[in-house]
Amino acid sequence: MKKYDPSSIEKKWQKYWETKKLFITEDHVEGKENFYKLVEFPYPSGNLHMGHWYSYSVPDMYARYKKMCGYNVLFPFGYDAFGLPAENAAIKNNVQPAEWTKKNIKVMTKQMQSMGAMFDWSRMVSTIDPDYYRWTQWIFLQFYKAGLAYRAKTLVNWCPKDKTVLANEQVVDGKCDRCGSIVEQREREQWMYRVTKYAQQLLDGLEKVDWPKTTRIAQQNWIGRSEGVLYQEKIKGLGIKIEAFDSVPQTYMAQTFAVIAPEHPLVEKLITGTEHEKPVMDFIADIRRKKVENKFEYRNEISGIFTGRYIENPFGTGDLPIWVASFAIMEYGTGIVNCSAHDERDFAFAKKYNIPLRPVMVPSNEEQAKRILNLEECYHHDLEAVVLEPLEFKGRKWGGLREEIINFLEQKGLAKRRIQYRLRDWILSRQRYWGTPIPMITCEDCGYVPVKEEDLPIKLPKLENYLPADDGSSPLARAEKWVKVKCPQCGGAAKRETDTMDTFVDSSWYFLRYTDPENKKEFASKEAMKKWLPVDVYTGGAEHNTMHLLYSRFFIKALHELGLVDFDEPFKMRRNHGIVLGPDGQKMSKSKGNVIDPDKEVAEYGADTVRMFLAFLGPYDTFNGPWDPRAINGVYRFLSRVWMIAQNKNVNLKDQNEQRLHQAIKKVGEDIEKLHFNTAISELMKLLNEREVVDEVFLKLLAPFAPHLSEEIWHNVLGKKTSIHLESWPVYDPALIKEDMAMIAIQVNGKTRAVIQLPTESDEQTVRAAAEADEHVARHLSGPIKKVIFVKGKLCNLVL
RNA sequence: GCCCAGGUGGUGGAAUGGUAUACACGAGGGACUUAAAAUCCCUUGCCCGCAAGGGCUUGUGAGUUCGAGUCUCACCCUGGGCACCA
Repeated sequence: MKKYDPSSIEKKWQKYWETKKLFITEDHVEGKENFYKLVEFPYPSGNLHMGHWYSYSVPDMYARYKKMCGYNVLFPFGYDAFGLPAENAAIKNNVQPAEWTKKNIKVMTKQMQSMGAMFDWSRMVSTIDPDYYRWTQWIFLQFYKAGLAYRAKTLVNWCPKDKTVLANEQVVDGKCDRCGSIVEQREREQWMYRVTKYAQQLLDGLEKVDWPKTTRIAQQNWIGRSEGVLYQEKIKGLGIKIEAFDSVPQTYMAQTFAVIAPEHPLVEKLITGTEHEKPVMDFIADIRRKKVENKFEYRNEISGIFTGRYIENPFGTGDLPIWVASFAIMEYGTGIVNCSAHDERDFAFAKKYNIPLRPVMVPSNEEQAKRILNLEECYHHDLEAVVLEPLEFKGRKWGGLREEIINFLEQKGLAKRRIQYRLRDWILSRQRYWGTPIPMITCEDCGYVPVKEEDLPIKLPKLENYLPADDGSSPLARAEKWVKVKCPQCGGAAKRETDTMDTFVDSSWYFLRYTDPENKKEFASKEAMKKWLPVDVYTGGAEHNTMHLLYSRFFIKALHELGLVDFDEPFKMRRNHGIVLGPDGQKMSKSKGNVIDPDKEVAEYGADTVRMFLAFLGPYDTFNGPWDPRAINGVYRFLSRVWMIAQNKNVNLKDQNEQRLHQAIKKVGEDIEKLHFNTAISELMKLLNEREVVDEVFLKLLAPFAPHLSEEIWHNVLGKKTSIHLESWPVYDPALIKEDMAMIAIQVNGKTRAVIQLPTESDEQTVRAAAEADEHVARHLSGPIKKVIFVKGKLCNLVL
């Protein structure tokens, strides 16, 4: 008898599926509902690692299952191919980034196809294809026209190694999330996307999607909604009106000073021509220097300097001196804050500089109240604390007062209600070569002018030297011919924008393109989008919680508002997958030498075993553990047994246990729906052990997991002429599943003392009688039975 | 500091409030073999016991319940997110 030899089987069927165009997806199939299963497209690094296998081969099981369930399934693949690594690798190997990337795409596509997933390769999308990035540019223009793309000068995160700007989301612990360099702050003019316009919608939308709680909460935190007030104030002697945000207005009467951010443009107006000018400017320069060098630590830095100016008596308790303070943040609220004795930072600051404080809230504990009134402690969080001022609220408890106080302040004209978000706009300019060119032109006379839509795509020019420039200018500035253009507006001399886009822009809409990848007139036709979108299930890594997933949602909100898509959330259901670590429990990396090469594993065990083993490791959405090189044998043994039993032609036997089979159909299907592939596979293992039968139904249940092996047996043992992957998922008979006999646990005082087999429908009397007759039970019945808990078909608990 | 998620055998893990440890790996023993691999069979949470049997066990401690891995509270630990955001 032939041994199970996946290498001879798998290639054959992959070819068969390809020639039969089995997985080419039509937009519409009569009588079938469409289903869009999306996986995150990879960066074409040139080599397929185990993470790719985990990301793609396991969701493939889900896609195949859905297809068998009668859906017309779209399961596309593509490449997120712009980005830094291509430049670095190209420099190293002395080739053009385009060449390097295209070669990688070829190699990786071959490797991907060896996986045997049901990707529709005819719909492949690549972000570096001018037919793709033409639409990335087109969308930019629409956003520009709608005021959603704008230019602004800000302090930006600057990576000194990659020599480019980073988005806030790309800075982790003050370091570049790609290369780990300490990020500096630089002032630059950049193109921005107005994400903040959708802050509330991005928050609201989270309520109606089926996403992991962790992701939803991460986004909520990132958006950071805060309710409060804006105080309406005046600067004494200058007549300048200002506003200050406060999310805890209940303690407004305690406010005795104000702080302003060092970067605030108003500072200059406050101090110019006064004795404070020099010391304040010195202070600000010092802070800035620390920030640029990234030596500024908010935690340890409590410093400030008086500006000599005051906010004019806002609450009838006197003027508030204005200090420039290290902890004041320019980017949040108005950059000016009223400070009080009931905030930890404010309190520490006032103590350091001997600024007077006036507590207006005390707890019921007298000792503590004393400490607060003596300014020995800052008191804040106890909802039971009692308010002393304003007098209208004297004696009231602090908790629950917020709304009343806000209304009170509004009536007095002191403040306006305000909702503040922490979310910042998205800086999309990058000073790098290998990215989508930003389709803008600068004209000396007209300023920034958008490229005409008919001139798209603005193709990335070939550059001999595409290295980043030391001065931070974009490499594209060197493409002089390319840069020089006529102004689309006045026809005068003008220059192209030489920055390229953050690659997250490319990946914010790729799932739209899959629905209509060849379209030359639109990024995707409305009809195609209507058929497929929004995405039904999206799986990917948790690292995208606040980046890719938020950016994509922003794109859809904006496109929706512009009437370009008719849905406002891109992904109905999202599941993050876990991580497969190296055998040593560490993240796989070449330097640690703990990398498991999937190609090697496939050569040894076959693709079916590798994908099934990955799925068997644990629940797909929570697994986070090591690859156990020994354990893969278990799955291989299982598939070998399937093969052996099939070869024995033990396939047409009348199955003596129809019931067991139907239970398995139910269990396997339900588990796949939950992405609990591990328990689905264990059910198949049990089923095989119990029945030792490989028949049609068993093969269909196995098909999503081991598509090659099941196809082989389907044809060459069962003699079928068409693919098993065109078959329908078996349907179980609910009536058949019910067990006639049940193992009933007999407990005495809640401890199981015996298990008795009885008809499932047995009533309490019957079970109790059987229980009391059992010697193991009787031994523990030392007294009269006071109470009996009876659960039909399950349990009988005798309570003494 | 705040907010999530999690903590079950030697390992990955399984359990609608109802027989904890399914399935798999590993380990031990046996069969086959000149031998090994492969395969097959048996054992395998811990403790006492020759056995029958009994006791203990889901991070720790309490609670609710006839009954808790599952619910509640407090604490410890691990992983993740946010963080002078006023």
